Amino acid sequence: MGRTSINVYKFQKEDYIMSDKRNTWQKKVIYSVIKELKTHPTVQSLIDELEKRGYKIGKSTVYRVLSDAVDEGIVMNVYSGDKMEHYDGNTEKHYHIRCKVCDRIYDSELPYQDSITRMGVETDSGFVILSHNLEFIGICPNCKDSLKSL
Amino acid sequence: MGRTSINVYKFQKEDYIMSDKRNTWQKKVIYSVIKELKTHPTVQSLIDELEKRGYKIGKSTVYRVLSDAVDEGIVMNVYSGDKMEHYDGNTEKHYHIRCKVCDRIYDSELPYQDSITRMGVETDSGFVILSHNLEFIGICPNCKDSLKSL
DNA sequence: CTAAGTGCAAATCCTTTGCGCAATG
DNA sequence: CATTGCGCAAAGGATTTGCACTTAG
Repeated sequence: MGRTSINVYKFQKEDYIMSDKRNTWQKKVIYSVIKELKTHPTVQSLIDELEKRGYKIGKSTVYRVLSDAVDEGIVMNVYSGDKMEHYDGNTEKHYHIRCKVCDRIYDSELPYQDSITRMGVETDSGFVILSHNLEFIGICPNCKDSLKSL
Repeated sequence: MGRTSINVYKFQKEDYIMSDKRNTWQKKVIYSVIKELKTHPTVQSLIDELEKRGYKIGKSTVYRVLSDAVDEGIVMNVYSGDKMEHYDGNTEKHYHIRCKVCDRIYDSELPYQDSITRMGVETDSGFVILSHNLEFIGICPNCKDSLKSL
């Protein structure tokens, strides 16, 4: 098994939504790391991060654990400019900023605005609007700097 | 070649951004149909639509034509809940509503709000914010009706 | 004519699945 | 010790690419 020396995510009562789920070290480590990272990783970049930390977890396990975690509301999917699935351990409603240049996703400082959902009233169409996603597009500090030096 | 009897997209000056691009009937038909559709189709559903109209165009051609059209700003990519690439022939800034139930994408009636981009000022981080994407999540009239009858 | 574009089939990349083995509760 | 979960390798599905053929200009 992987290193045992890091502080691993402690399972919460809420995590036991399905009665017959088992509490494996792989799941603990994945939960722990995804909750800690602010980088909205893909499965592959999460695996790289896990290996960097000394954990070897099979790719299909990572896919399965994350997919279940999404179903249970423990993590969120994020869609990005690339075609890969990204994951966000922060399930609070919040916004992202995508860097046009490097396609990395960052968290926005702007708090969630319920008022925006209300802007979406569709008078004619009979649509029910429940929520919204807002993504800012910009250039991140890193890329801004590298552009300057061209 | 395909049927010639429909009103086919007329190439605009702006479409000839790259000097050495050729004006094939396949490109004309694809442009024409994607500009007409409000359904934000995937490549496959566009091909189905084309065949319904009597046009047989190879899948890789459709992929290539759309991908070039995105690069040239003639059509836009749209990301949806499914993992497939959707295309939007309307390149004006506008918002979408995604139906939670069927994952179809509709156009929102809400006009583009420049003010929202301005909400995204990142004081600390040194980010430059250029624009935003806003997507409403809701239930479309179709799905609302089918849910009622359960 | 001659390069760009097309269409097929093969290749690629991300993701999902089947299945024998391991480990939880 | 019964069953869930893991990891591997194979399958799947969307998109991309190589290449011989077609066609626009």
